[in-house]
Amino acid sequence: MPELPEAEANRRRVEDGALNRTIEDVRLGRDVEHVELPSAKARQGFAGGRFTMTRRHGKYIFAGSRSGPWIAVHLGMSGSLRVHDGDDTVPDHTRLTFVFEGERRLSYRCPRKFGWVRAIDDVDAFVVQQGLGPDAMEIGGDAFADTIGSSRGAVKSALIDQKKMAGVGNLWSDETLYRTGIAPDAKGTDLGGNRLGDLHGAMRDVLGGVLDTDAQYDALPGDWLIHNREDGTDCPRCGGTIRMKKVGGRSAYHCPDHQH
DNA sequence: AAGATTGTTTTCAT
DNA sequence: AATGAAAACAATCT
Repeated sequence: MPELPEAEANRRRVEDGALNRTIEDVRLGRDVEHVELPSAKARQGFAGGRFTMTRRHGKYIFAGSRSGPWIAVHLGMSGSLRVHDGDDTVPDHTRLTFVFEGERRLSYRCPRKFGWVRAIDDVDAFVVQQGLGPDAMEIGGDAFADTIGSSRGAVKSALIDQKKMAGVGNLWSDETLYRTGIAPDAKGTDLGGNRLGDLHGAMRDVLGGVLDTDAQYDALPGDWLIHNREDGTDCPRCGGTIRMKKVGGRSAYHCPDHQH
């Protein structure tokens, strides 16, 4: 489930394999009728140019250049960007492919079609237009405490709200709360400065930890909630029992024995 | 076969 | 009035 760390892992693949190569063609993949992708005209606008830089804000990935158009990519729940060469097999569920000079390609794949790719001119304007809050890895402790601590609803819902702060989704909000010992349905306004500080630190540790593995979950420590997201499982932290409950319409896995 | 996942939109409530 | 909760929606896979 692509959240900030997964988006960042995808951005790195683009950064490492798809920059500074002339774009020869931008091709649609299969079963594309329900996927939002750049128009033929917009696709044509990339031909002859190059991607020279990438950016990321929250769960959104961008690639472009100083003068040309950019792509804005949202991975939805199952999308990914892959770099491959022309003689490699085309990845499954490829919806859009940038063909570079030589054999190199960049493919956007999206099995469940919840994601999209748009052509945009200005990343900063796009971020504003989407109403995104500050990136979760960039937001400072004070701003974090202000935003989350003033939220009257469930703290989990606040963490996930992309308008308050961009990048955290269901998985890593649970992991952050689990580590901090705060219940997902605790009210933001009930958290004191200390707990908000702890929460901010835990969020950074969780997101940073996943980033360090390039979002390879197997490489994460065994006592993380990610490996124990099942109702009734023993809690590896305190010996309690992991439970699932709906919070803000989402599945919140947590340990009621050590999260209050 | 129902449930899970994403964000958006709409409706209702505090 | 404004914030937020909850539900519906989209598509597909397990």
